[in-house]
Amino acid sequence: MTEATAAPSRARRHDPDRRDRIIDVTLDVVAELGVAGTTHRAIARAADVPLGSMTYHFANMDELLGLAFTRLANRIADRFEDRLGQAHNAQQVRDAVVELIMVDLADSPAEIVLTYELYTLAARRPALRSVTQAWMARSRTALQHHLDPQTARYIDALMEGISVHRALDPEPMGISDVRDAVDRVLRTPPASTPR
Amino acid sequence: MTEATAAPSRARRHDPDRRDRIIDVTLDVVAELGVAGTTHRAIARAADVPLGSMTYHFANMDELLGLAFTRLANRIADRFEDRLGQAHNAQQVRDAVVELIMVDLADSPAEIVLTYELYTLAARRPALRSVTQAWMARSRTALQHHLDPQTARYIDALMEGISVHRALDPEPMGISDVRDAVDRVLRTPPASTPR
Amino acid sequence: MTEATAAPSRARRHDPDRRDRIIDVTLDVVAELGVAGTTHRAIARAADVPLGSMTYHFANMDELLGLAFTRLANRIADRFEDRLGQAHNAQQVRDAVVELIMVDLADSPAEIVLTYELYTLAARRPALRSVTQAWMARSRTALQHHLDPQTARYIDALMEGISVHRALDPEPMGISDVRDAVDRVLRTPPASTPR
Amino acid sequence: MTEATAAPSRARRHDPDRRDRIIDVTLDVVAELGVAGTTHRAIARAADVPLGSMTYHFANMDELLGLAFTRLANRIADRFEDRLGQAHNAQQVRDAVVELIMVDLADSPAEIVLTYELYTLAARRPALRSVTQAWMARSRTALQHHLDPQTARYIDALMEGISVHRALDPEPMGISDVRDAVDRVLRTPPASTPR
DNA sequence: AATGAATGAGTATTCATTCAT
DNA sequence: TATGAATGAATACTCATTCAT
Repeated sequence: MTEATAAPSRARRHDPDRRDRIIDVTLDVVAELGVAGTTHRAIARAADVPLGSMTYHFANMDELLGLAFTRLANRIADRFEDRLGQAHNAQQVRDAVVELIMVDLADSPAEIVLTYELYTLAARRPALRSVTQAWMARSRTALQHHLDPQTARYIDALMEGISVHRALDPEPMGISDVRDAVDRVLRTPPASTPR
Repeated sequence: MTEATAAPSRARRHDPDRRDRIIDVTLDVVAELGVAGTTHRAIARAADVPLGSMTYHFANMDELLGLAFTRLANRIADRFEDRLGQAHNAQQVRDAVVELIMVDLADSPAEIVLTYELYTLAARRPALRSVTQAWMARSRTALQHHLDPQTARYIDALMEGISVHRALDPEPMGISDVRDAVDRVLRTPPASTPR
Repeated sequence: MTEATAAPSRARRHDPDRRDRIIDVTLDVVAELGVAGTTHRAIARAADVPLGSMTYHFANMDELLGLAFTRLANRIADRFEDRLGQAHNAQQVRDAVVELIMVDLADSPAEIVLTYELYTLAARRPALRSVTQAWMARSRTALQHHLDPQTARYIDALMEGISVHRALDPEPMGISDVRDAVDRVLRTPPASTPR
Repeated sequence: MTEATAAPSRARRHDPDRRDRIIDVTLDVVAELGVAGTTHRAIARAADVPLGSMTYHFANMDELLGLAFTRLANRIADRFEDRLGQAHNAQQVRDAVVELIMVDLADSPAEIVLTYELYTLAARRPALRSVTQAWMARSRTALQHHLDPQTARYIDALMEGISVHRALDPEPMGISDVRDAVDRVLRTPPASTPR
């Protein structure tokens, strides 16, 4: 009876972590409809909360988008650090970079799109620019644990470029090409018996 | 006498390249306000044409954005081909690539932003995806006149990534770093007297 | 057929002086509901125009209220000047003042209320303060055609005060009292056989 | 020890005159934002009480406004009676009236504005009309301790009118003019050496 | 007794698009 | 052919009030 039988949308007075849930759902909605199509209504529907709840918890749309994108950036940066933190030699670093491109980003094309939504938005909202910059700083720091600063930057840029093109390209680059490109930037000599 | 010596804003009868002008102005407006902030009204005001003129010349906003972004992509691709077409040896190709990153894109940050806007929009409008793909194809073909297909792809991706990061980074990569990164992807051996 | 049989609210595409009508109706609505209760919706309903028409013609509520109150002030000032313009001796001036208090203002208690709505609003909207000041200037000028500046001011203030109290008072001042009060400010000696 | 030495804003258990304080603060808020801009939230913030406290202590906004305006009216009427109660001859009555106009009202322009707000509101809320009427009755009674009923009324109206115009006028009436106007209504003969 | 989260009805405003002129 | 007025659907946001805790 007190077992809280998952109330069905109506009458949801007590709902802690609602605020939290809304932030998560916001990312889903942005991924699906784009920032342009993201409205309080759409988010409220997706989060199953009344419309008034939106502006009760968040002063305005910008604040909510800022929180959501911060969460996105942190989530990606976390994975980035995880993956790189497990590498202990040059070979493993190379593989970690390749996997980050091929798996983590590519697997959820939604995330690449979200990334571009963020860049686009940040171009016009100074508040979001700190999000992109903090993110970039984290990525670069993680790379610098294994690479000299220059190389870290180049790899970072290459990852960005490959990811984007993989998303736009009808015939995206395969893993061996990615590995090859990364090796070049790392100045790893080409394998003696290539292919 | 009544021949109207360049009427000032009011009564602009006979305005043959109005349609054309609107398309150009659309890009300016998008650069300034983003796709999200771009409205018929804003464009009409910027182009100094009556509001009714907008839907008279273009069925709807999507068509207009499609035309505008096509023009943007072609403009950038033209410059890309120009610059690369003037290169006649490996050294010049390398320099052309570096200049494209440092000058052509970097000089008009508006264009970088427009590029984001295009990618973001294309993610959701299939009609625009052909624009990005045609553009990518042109770039890659231009590079393949000088480089093998793989290298062409890698360079293309690297250019993309560096450009984006240059736009986001408060301390953007300098020209020597860009040159170094490009050299690595081209497998050009490092200069004997480094730095 | 072309006789334009007074369309019944629906389909009213051609409607010149709609803008004008809305301004008039706004005063009616403010009189009925107060500025606080005046909404775009209420005005649109009263003027029989679609909601979108409101902000098409007026940038925002403030602009509309400003136009409406300007019209109110001018309307009252016109009557004021009219009435005083027809007076040609001291006696007639006295009577004109009394009539202005008793008839013009008192007859439409709505107007007194509107006046207070205006004062209240002007206290917080600098734009409206010029309306009240222009109005006051017109009234005073009209009085100065017959009276010295001091007396004009006193009469103006007395009219204001009596009007307000007449509106608030459950047993408002009668005409002979008003006449008496006006006479005192004009320093007209009391009639030898009073009452 | 846990006895909480004057907790700062948070956790304000035992706050006996909270209700009273809210009423006072309400007047401040109305003076600053107008009745239109006065919300439970704004008052709660200004009074440093939780939002829920508002409707806990007052059934609704109307009740609160009624209490606040009653307090305002009483405060002003108290001063009115005080000042007049100290007058013991015609000269002192005249001076008291002038001072009431020049000092008591003029010194706190907030109060004049609040007065407008009250009149405006009372025009539509019968409940408040008793407030204005009780106030008017007190003023008039105070004046009648010194003046005949008619004169009392005239003076009351004149005070009202001068006060309002002083608030609206960019070049408000000076004290000698006010004295002159009051003298006329009192039928005090002009001083033999005028000005 | 007191509170802060919750809610739904309401507000101004924006805008693509339609259409009579 | 070209336009500006017109419109209605949609948006962000506000807020008095309710209510579980």
